[in-house]
Amino acid sequence: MVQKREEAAPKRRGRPRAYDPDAALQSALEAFWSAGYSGTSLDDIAGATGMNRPSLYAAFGDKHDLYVKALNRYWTLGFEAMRDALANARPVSEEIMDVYERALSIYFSGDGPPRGCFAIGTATTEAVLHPEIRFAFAAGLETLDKAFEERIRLAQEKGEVRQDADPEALAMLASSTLHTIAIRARLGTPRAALRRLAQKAVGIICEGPTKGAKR
Amino acid sequence: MVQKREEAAPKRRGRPRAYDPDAALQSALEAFWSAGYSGTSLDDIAGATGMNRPSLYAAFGDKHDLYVKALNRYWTLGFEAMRDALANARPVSEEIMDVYERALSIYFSGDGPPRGCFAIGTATTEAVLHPEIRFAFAAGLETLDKAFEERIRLAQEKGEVRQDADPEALAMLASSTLHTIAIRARLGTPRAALRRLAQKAVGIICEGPTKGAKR
DNA sequence: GAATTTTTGTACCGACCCGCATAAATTATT
DNA sequence: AATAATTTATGCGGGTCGGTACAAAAATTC
Repeated sequence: MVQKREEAAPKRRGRPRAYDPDAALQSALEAFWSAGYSGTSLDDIAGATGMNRPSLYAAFGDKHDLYVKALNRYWTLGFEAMRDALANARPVSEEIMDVYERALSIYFSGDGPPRGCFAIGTATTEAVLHPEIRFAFAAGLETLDKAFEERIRLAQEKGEVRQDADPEALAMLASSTLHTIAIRARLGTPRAALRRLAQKAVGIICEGPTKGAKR
Repeated sequence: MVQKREEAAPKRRGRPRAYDPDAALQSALEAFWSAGYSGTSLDDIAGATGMNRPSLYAAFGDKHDLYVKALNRYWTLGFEAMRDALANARPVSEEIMDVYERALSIYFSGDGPPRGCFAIGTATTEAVLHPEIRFAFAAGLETLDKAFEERIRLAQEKGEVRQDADPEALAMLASSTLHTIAIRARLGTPRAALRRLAQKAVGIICEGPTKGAKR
């Protein structure tokens, strides 16, 4: 563990805060996840976090700031999951499938109905009118694209993927599969069906459409 | 032309309406397209259509009804474009690419910044809390899936697609490509880049990843 | 213990929201 | 011309929204 620079005894001066900022941000994220940015009121978030509006404002800024922070948190967690799955320690097909399995765990998390991907499910709508959200979203997508592409390139060097295939094209295929799963999960498609969809995509990426038919 | 059963002289009784219902619904759709369902007020829609709120209510019902009608209109227009593109009169690769070109024309329509797909860009958010929107959305996606699959099956019979390929898997690939384009268009990815992405996907669908690399 | 600092909780503000009640306007029918 | 039918237009009313002012609470420092 890195030296925890301050936490042991910072001796903050005033009244201690009654919430954990990290847990509160996660709760806010969960609130936005179901109803989206415009559909979630600050009262909803106050209820979800247990904080009141002035504390929310002091901790995270206004509603827009809070949403952007939640979005960045979501991406960060997603990047970590992606990095862990694509560690280049197992066969590509297995690792890419692991990405989809982890994604499904996220998309089907929570108590209520499946909410799919937080970014695709809520940030897509806001992207047109809010440049900050648009840029954060686009940057996140590109990071995932690059991660897929890099991993596929390594696999190609090891002979797991055909030499004459285009890694960028296969990476786009991998990303688009993730996107369609993200959307369909929010529309109620059963998890098992999405898993089969992912398996077929992995088959095409790693073997070409020929072998994909054996199902 | 079919006999216009009533339009010539229906002789409606009261004050004639000052708007064209079809054009008004399209204007409402455009208004929702940028800001989403929750982010668009009825005043915004009144401004876009030139109608006032009571007239809107009389014509389309409440806000939720209006949005669902706009969504159904969008899907209907999309189905027609899909049907025209996949007429089974040209090579598959050409027809599928035509689907993407038509989609891009829709995603980049309007005066302001690109808005991507109306359904994916706005209905995805509402799908969790509004079952009616969720069902309409899911039904639309499935219709597109089936259209792709049927066309690919025909191509396979003609020998344009490998006999051992899985049409359902290739259709999913075609749909997921459409979805990723829909998302990326709303995030600001240039139209030319999305066209290249589509071409690569078509290459994989119709030839396998091998030939896709010639780029 | 008094002063200082920080957070909490209540409550308020103006703005906006959606739906509708009601009256004016415009047409066909009698 | 009078009546009926339908749409338009104004505006109200209850509710919610996001942001903040202000005082009470809870900790440290002097």
